[in-house]
Amino acid sequence: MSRSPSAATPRLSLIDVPKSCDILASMLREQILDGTIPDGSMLPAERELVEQTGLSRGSVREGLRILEAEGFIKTRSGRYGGSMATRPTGAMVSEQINVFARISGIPLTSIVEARVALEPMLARLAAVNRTDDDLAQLEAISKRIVAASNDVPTYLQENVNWHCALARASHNELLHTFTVSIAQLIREATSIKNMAPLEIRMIVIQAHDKILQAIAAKDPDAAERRMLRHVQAYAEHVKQLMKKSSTTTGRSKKSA
Amino acid sequence: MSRSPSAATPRLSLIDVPKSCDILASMLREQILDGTIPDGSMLPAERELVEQTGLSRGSVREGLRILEAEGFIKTRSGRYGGSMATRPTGAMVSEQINVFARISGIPLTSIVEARVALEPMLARLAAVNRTDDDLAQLEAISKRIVAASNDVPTYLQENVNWHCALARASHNELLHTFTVSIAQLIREATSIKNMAPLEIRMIVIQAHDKILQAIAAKDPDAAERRMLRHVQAYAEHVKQLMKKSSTTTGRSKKSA
DNA sequence: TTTATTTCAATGGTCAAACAATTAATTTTT
DNA sequence: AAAAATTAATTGTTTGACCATTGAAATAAA
Repeated sequence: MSRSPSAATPRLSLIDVPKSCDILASMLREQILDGTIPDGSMLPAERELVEQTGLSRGSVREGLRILEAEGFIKTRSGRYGGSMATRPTGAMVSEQINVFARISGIPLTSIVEARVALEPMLARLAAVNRTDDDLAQLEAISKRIVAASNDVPTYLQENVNWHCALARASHNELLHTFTVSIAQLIREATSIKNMAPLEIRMIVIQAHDKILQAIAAKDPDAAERRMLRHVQAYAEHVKQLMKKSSTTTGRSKKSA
Repeated sequence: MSRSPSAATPRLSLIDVPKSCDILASMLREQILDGTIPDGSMLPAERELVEQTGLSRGSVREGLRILEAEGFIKTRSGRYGGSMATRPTGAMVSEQINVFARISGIPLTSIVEARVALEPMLARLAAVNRTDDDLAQLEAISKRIVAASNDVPTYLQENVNWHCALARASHNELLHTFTVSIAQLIREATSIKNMAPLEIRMIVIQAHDKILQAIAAKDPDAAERRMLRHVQAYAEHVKQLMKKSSTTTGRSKKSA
């Protein structure tokens, strides 16, 4: 075949040829997103999708596995089973952020920077939006943190729980999702080394207490200010530790 | 069968029976995450996985589709094709955050709150970490925003680009990922209504200019302060507009 | 030698048909 | 009334075959 020599350079982007299962997944995803298939409703049975689409059952099932991995459906066996439309959950998003951060080797300093940015706003919002139940939960966790102040793993986990509960109290689901992943990432990164000596743990407990008082009093300015001090102090602490041994959250290289 | 009546309540969590493809996906995912299968390397061929696992090819393929949807592999046809281990990208995470926010009906006010929390830190970090190239890109986008100040759709898109470029200049990949989704979400929510009248557009252009000056001068305090003012003013603007017609990013109900 | 063309083989993509496993409603038995 | 067996619809899984894609290698042409 001969190309016409006078033709201008044909500016085309790369074409990603979709598989049949990709197309099916896209079509169903769209219908779930735009509400044609409402949340909680059942999709057609596999064999019905085979009929409707003209694809083989194998291709249909591959498409369903894609949607399931994306959190758009949940499939169950048995009579009256099938694929139900679901919404991707915040927990899924948090988990994916978490995996992304670990696999990309995002340094701990960057994660701490994100915390410094987010948590003061969280404290402010919690002071405004908290319910009595939110407050009660935060106080319960605070008590558990005190009780576990000599059991580092439990202390760290309850610390994560505290920050997540605070995020819940902010009643901002987006910030909550971010915070869940950040709190977990920081715990994972800090539980490797001994980054939480008793002295620090005591300071943290005091800071939490002050912040909680402001939230209880529904004083957003004080809550934000105290949280900012708290997370900045923690960031400084981390920065000091990093100077001695530079490491990332990813593969620890030559940890002496 | 009879249960022993004296037995204590058998406290068990719900058991999610995994399919064979789920198990395969989990095993391969783990090997990719822990580096046994390095990024960029090829997985065994499908038929080889069939041999190794004893599963059918259909099940193996379903497992591979799960991993592909999660961003852990990329599969190509043809001889010397196969499944290559890849890393989930920040763009994928941003997209998932975006979908989650839209489908969960996160209100615009919450998204704006997240922006108010994140962007001042972004400006601060950019002032410290920016390269000359980062600055040049930001200035180029600023020029395009000015040029498009009467073309609202282009203006809004370039605005997204500006905030994303700023996030890139911060050299914090985690915050960048968050920001990409937030910038897109705000554009989607604001481009429906006419939320950016000429007056606002001009104020935004001026604010960007001031912020950029601080970043050019590597003055983190000024950059953070000016950005805070900018996003707070924007938040106030949005709040005013929401009072008149309360709407979420999700399904707009009875938009008059 | 250099360049175009053809061939080839490994790999994913798709299909078809069958049977197993699961599960909740229904029916039967106790 | 309660327990057990039956039933039918649905997903789970396997097998085997063939098609489509792709890039290296062999071949032919210049």
